[in-house]
Amino acid sequence: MLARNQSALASLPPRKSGRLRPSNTSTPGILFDRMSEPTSYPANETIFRQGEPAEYFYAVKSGCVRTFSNHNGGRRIQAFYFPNEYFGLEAGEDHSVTAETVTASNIGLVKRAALVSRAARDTVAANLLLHVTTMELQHAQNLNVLLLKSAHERLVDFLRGIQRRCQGKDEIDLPMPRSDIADYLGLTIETVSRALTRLKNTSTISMLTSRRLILRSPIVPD
Amino acid sequence: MLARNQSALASLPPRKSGRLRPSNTSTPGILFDRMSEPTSYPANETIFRQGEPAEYFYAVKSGCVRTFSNHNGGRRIQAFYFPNEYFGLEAGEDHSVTAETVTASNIGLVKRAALVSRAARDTVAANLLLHVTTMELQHAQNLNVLLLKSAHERLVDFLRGIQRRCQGKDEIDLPMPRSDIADYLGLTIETVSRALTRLKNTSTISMLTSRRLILRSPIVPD
DNA sequence: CGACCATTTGATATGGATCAAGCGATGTGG
DNA sequence: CCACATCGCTTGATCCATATCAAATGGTCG
Repeated sequence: MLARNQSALASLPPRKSGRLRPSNTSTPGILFDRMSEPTSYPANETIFRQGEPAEYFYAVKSGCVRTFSNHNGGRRIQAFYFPNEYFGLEAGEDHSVTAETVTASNIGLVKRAALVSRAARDTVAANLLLHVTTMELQHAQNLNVLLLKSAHERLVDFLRGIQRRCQGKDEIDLPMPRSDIADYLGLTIETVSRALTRLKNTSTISMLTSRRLILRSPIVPD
Repeated sequence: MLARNQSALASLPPRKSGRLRPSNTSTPGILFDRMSEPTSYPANETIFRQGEPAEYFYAVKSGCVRTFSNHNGGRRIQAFYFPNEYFGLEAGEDHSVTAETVTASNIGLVKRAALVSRAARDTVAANLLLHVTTMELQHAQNLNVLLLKSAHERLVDFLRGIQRRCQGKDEIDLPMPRSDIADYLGLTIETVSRALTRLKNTSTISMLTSRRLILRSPIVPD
């Protein structure tokens, strides 16, 4: 790990250097909309670490974030977060995962304590908490389903998910390296690579570069 | 499936025939405590079906319940529920899984609509919703971790989980058949059986019967 | 240009699935 | 009460998808 000044940057409160983006709100944007401008992070920067107190709750404004935990000799990527998605909310006091940017990103923050105390009185804030937790639950359940499938199916599901959550266009951009995809799907980078070349050979996808793909819709299962 | 009168029984509202149990409450028992007496179900009885409107929210008072969805030619068991655990809460309007008793069970119910409408005003009810959703999230995340492990490790984790959630004693009772364990752990019954005999051969467990085990603590990983 | 990193490709090993059969317990009908 | 079917579980033999080990290729940056 090429730690620059990550630990300093991960400490709170983070520096403000981002440009204000006119946040195209999805459901519970309320709290973030009236927030201060988002913070900008370079690629591969630690946002918070597993075990640190969860003082903030985060919204991706641009870029891509991964959360992961270090297993026993292996990294398990729990989720990727794209613009208009939320992360860093914990049931307990501390972060159960580490969060890093994948690419350079703008990240909005709210103080967790403010949100939690508001939720004790305010049903709007309470609903936001419930909504975000429900989204996390659905994601975890989808991942459970995915992990029971073959490598080929996992890849297809993964690419479909990226496509849906990003532009929705046929041409997609994978912001993360193969190793991230492998750690997320519970595979090795070799298997990910082979599954991709197989999709390429069957004309299911085209590869402009290793990170830019065109999905020939509909992706044929197996 | 030896359907007796399951569809009739699954329809709402369910018959009352249980005895009142003095519910030894865990955290959010409030709503269930002031409820009517629990309903008793025989073993392998459908409580609700995937796709049905989610009119009730349930608490296991005694026995054991499984929830599952029918995949593509395979059944995926999402969770087992033991006494003092809650199930049947859905983010949407309909049940996303089917729930069945594993053994004869007593089940408490509350009307979902009452709970949800109360949550809109009442932060106590809102917190119950959040708490239960958070428990479900943690369960789903634990399952994600589990599914990345070897068959042997999955079995060990599973047995430990049963032990922790039931009596906490060394001798445990598996209420479910091997096929349920296999469907939950993403394995085949043969692999489950082999993993168990291996644990037996290494004296990690003793088998009184195929359903009653003694865990020699601590269970040695691999 | 050369070092480094990400990706691909090839050869082999292996854990778990699949196919098949046997075994013990439980229940049912003759 | 016994013969037999059924069901849940175990055990064995073989196959296959994916991991592992190894090496080549390509891209980026100093």
